[in-house]
Amino acid sequence: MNKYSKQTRFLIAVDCIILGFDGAELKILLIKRGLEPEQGKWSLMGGFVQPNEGLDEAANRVLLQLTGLDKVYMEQLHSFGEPGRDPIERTISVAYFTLLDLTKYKTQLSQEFEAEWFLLKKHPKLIFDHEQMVQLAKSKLRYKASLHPILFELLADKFTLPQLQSLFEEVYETAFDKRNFSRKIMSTGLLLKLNEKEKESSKKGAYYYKLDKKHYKANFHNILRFIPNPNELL
Amino acid sequence: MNKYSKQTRFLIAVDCIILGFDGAELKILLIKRGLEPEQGKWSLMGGFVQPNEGLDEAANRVLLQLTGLDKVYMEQLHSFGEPGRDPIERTISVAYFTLLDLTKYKTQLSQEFEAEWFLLKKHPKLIFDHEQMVQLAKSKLRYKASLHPILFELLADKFTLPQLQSLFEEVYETAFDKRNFSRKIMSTGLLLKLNEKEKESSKKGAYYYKLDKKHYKANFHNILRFIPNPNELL
DNA sequence: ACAAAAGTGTTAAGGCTACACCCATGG
DNA sequence: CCATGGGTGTAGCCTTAACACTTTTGT
Repeated sequence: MNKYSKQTRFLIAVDCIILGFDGAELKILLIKRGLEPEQGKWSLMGGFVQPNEGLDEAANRVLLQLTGLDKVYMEQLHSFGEPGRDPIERTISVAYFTLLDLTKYKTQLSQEFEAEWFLLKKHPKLIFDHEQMVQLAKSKLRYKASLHPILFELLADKFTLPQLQSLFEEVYETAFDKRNFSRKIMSTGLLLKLNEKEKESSKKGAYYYKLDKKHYKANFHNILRFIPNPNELL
Repeated sequence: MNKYSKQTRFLIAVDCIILGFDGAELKILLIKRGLEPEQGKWSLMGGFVQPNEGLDEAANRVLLQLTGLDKVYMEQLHSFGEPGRDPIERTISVAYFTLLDLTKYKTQLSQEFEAEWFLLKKHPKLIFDHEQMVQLAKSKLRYKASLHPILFELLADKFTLPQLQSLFEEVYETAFDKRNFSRKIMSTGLLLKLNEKEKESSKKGAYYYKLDKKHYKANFHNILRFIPNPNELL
């Protein structure tokens, strides 16, 4: 059969907003762009979609190239297609966002791309419309984290309640009451208490917890209320 | 400057999931596909993105062509790019979904496309991955409507509480208690009571309400709780 | 023994659900 | 006058937010 012959074809890229938590701060992974235009400027990691790969597949490939990581949390965010967004040639970009535990993977970064982790709150200017993508990812993260247990994707397999709370506080740039916080978290039934304490950051030590994976997967899409007054914080 | 010369270009389409409410039932607008492959089969309305238009723009153009309507509620849903999704040539499709008041626009449909409104619950088989798009739109609609006043986009400027409740019941395929429903709706402060009754569907007549537009726009993104037990219904 | 962080309980207020009766009107 | 759908109130329960003291242990 014929192709749709009269139509114009476009480049399709995927761009990844890669966020990581190191136990204290939320960070974003950026690369120094290797091609013109804007060579040497900071940019999201991205790449062109290849003839035989799907969009999710392309995003996973790009992530793997950069971080050596596979099977981390990733979801499609939004597609950007303003005609002028890439000045060289019109490119439609499908943005993905990725959450990972930064403590584990810090050192595995590919040298090839001159990648660097920046504080999400204070990162360099980005090329094209990447800043808009990052803003959208931030607001989506806050929105989703207020309703679903998505932030666990940023933590190690075992973690303490204080660590979890710091993460929430970092994401929402605010402080929560630890009594209410722990009650709310525990009431979800998502956490299993381990018989082991983290003793680095305090004398008393804080119990480790891990996710109840089955419960987590089964209830991930349920609407919970992790955040006291979400509308003030989103 | 040079183009990104070694990369493959692809067709980009937009496909619109157009939902309407006629006061009683939720419907979806489908067209008989005009081109091969699958000519004559039912399909979402779509079209190829043109060289100088953005994605949103393309979606609006497609919607305008089909319905004569402009400025109705529309948002980007998701992009679909599996290599085999269109058997003729690889096409990435950006799906949009649209909500409109069906009572107003029923008759303005373009003849050119042989469009028809179907019950959302019971529509014909669709080509390609359009069924998947419709399913995603349905679940997104339920999700979003449980948290945001999005369903008002499906109603006329003035409407009665019973009409609004029917709409919610249609969307969630369940029944709600009218006392709790009206209390919840009214407590949002989104509605203004008019001094006028709808007398078609009852002897007593039901008061018309309209949206408080300012309040609506300002609070649209706030998280509300329209639905009693959303997790059972999503 | 003290400093530093972890862990835990209570109360009061507001929100939620379940539930049943009266109202207005057209026929 | 009665059938039909519209409109409203309350009581009990649960959830939430606000709030402060005790525990552990390394130094």
